[in-house]
Amino acid sequence: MASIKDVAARAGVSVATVSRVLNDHPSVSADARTRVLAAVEALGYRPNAVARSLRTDQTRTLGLVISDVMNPYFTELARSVEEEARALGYSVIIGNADERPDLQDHHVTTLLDRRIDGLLVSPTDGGSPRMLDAARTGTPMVFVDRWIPGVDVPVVRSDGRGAVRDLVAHLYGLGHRRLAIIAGPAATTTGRERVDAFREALGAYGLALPDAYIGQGDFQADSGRRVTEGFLDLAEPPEVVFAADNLMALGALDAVRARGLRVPDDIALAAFDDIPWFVHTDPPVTAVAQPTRELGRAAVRALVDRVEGRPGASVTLPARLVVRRSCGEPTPPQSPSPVRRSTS
Amino acid sequence: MASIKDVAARAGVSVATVSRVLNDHPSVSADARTRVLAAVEALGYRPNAVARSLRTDQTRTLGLVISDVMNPYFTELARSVEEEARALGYSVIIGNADERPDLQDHHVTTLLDRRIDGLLVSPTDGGSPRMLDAARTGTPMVFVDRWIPGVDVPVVRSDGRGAVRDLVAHLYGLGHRRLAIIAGPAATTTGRERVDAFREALGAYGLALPDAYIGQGDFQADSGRRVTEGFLDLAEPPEVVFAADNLMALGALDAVRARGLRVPDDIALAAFDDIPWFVHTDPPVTAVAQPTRELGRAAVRALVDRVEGRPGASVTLPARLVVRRSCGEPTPPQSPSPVRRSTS
DNA sequence: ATCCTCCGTGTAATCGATTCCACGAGGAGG
DNA sequence: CCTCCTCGTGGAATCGATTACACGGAGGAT
Repeated sequence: MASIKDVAARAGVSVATVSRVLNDHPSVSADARTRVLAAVEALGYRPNAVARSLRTDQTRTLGLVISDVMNPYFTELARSVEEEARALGYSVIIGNADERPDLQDHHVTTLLDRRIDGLLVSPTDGGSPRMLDAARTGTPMVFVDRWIPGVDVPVVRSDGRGAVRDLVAHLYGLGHRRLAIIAGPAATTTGRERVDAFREALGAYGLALPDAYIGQGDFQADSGRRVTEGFLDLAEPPEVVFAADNLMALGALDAVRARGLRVPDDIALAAFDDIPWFVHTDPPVTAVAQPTRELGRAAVRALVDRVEGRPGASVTLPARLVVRRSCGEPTPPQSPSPVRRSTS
Repeated sequence: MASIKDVAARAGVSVATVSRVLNDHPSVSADARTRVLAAVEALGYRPNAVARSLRTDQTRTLGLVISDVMNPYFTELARSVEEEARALGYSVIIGNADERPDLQDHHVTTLLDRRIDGLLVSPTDGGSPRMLDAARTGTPMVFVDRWIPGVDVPVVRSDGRGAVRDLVAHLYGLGHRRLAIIAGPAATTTGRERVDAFREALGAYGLALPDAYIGQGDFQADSGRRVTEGFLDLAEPPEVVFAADNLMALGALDAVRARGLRVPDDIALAAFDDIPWFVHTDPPVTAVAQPTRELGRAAVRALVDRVEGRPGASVTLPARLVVRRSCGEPTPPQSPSPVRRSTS
C-alpha cells in the first residue's frame, strides 16, 4: 500500500509538502499542489489513519458501549449515534455488552486501548472499574439512556415519568386496579427509575405496588417469561403486567400464551420502549415510546462538545405513551360513533 | 496517559525490555519481569494500540459492512460475528450501509484507512469501486449472505432452495395456486436467488410465476407495503405473498391490514429470514430460517484464516422452513387425530 | 586458563504520518 | 543597492510501540 513517501517521490516534492496538500495548509504553491494531487490519484493513495492518529493523538472515533444490540431499542440508538457521528466527521465503534459487566469492561478496555476520542456508555451495572477509571482520568464521556449516580459525566436520557403517569391513567380508566411490573436490574438506573415512576403514578390513584407485584427481571426475554409465570401463579394475579423493556414484554407475551390465556382479555400488558414490531404483535402492544433518534443525536453532540473542548451538557427528553390494544378496549374515538359496550 | 517510556523509567529498564515482557518474549530475567509488571500495575499502563498497529502493521480488527442494522437478521449476524471474532482475539468495527451504495463505499473506505486486517461484506449492490479495489489489491475479504459474482472472494451464505421447495410444497398442500413474491433488489444476489428458487419450486408443481406476481422491493418495509398494495389491486390477486426478507413481510402485513383483510384467511404470507418477532405477530409468520449464528461464525473463521495466511474457504449452509399460521391451517399433527377438512 | 556460547539487556532504526524550524528566493521599501 | 518580509519548501524530530543487532558477563568445554 502506497505511503506518503511514494507520493512525495512521484510528485517530486518532500513528504512535508504532501502532508500540507492533504491537510490543505495554505502555503503550498498551486503547481506543487496539482503535482501532489496527480500523484495521489495515480497511486490510489489514502493516508494511513493509524499513523495519523499516532502523531495527532486523535482518532476521530467515538466508542459506544451498549447493553444489548439485539434489543431493537439499542439497535435504533446505535444507528442514530452512528448517523450523527458521521455527520460530525466521526466514526463509531460499537461494543455490545450483552448485559454482562465483564463484557462491558472488555469493550471499554479495548476501546480505550485504541485511543478513541470519546466514549458513549449505557452502563450495564453500577460501573465497572475501567469505566470509572476512564471517567476519572478525563476521557471525554457521556452516559446515554442509563447512567451511574455520583459520576461526573453528562447524561442524555429520556424521562418516562409523564408517560408512565399517562399509562397508569389509561389503565385505571379501563378499570384495572391490580397492576404489576417486571423490573429491570436494580443495578441500572432505568431498572430502578421505571419502578419508581410506576409506584408514584399508582400512588396518585391511591393504588399500592405490593412486593409480590414487583418481579425482578434482567431486560432479557427469558426473565420476562419467568416473572410473568410467577405472577400468574399468585393467588390473586395482577390484571396488568407492565414490562420495563420490550424484550421482557415479549417474554411475558409468551408466558401468557403458554398458559392458554389471552391478552388483554385475561391479563393486560404494557411495555417500556416502543418498537416497530409492537404494531404487529397479537395484540398490538401499548408502550412508552422514547425519542430514541433524538437521544442518539443529543448524546453524540454532547460527547463531541466535550471532545472538542466545549462544555457538553446533560439532556433529558420526555417519553410519550402510545396506546394500542394490549390493555383492553381502546379509548373511544373523538368523532360521533355508535355506543360501545364495556369489556369488563 | 502513561507510555512505555514511563514504565521503563519506573522499572529501571529499557523500553525494549518492557516490550519484551508485554509480549512475553522468553529472554527476560525473572527479576526484570516482576519489576516491569509492578510498574505497569502502578501506572495503570495499557499499551497504545495505535502505535503498536503502526509498527506491526496489524490492527487485530475486522471490518463488517452490512446492508441494514435495523434488520434483525443482520443484527443477529453482527452479533455472532463479533462473538466469534472476540473468541479469536479480534475486534470488529461495524459499518451500516443502510442499503445505500454510497454509504457502503464510505464505510469500506474508512475501514481500509484504518488498516483493518480483514473485511466482511454483505454487498448492497453490484460492488462499489472501493470494494472491488480492496478485493483486487489483496485485502483479506469474505462475503457473507450476499456476494458479487466474478469477484474472487470466499462466500459464506445459506442456500434457501431446499427450504423454499418445502415452503411451496406446504403452500400447494394448503391449496394455494396463485403465488406471488416480493423480490429484493436485482443488484443483490439474495434478491435474485430467492426469486429463482421460488420460480423453480413452483415449476416442480407445474405452477408459473407471472411477471405480475413478481413485485420489486428493496428489502425495506415500505417497499413491501407498496408492492403488496399493487398485488391486491390486481384483477386476480395472488393467494400467497412471499416476501424475500422480514422487513418487507412486515410491510406486507401492514398493507393487508390497512385494507381490512386478514392473514391467512384473505391472503397468506410467508417470509425469508426468520426472527423472534414472527412468533408474536398476528398471525405468527411462516418463514425460511437461515442458520444466522453459524453463518456469522463461519464467516469470521474464513476471514481470519485468510488474514493469518491460511486458505479460507467458502461455506454454504442450508436454510430450513419454519411453519406457523400465516399461510393457513397448520399441517395436522403426526399423532392420530380427527380428520380435518381442507381449507381450500 | 582460554575460548565459545548463550543469555539478558540496551541502543537505535523503523512504521507513516504531522509540524517546527531553517533556509533560499523574490518582492517591497528605504 | 541593501535590508527585511513573506512565501514555499525541505530536513528532521516526534508520536509509542517492536525488533534487529551489538555487547558484556557467566558458564561449560577443552
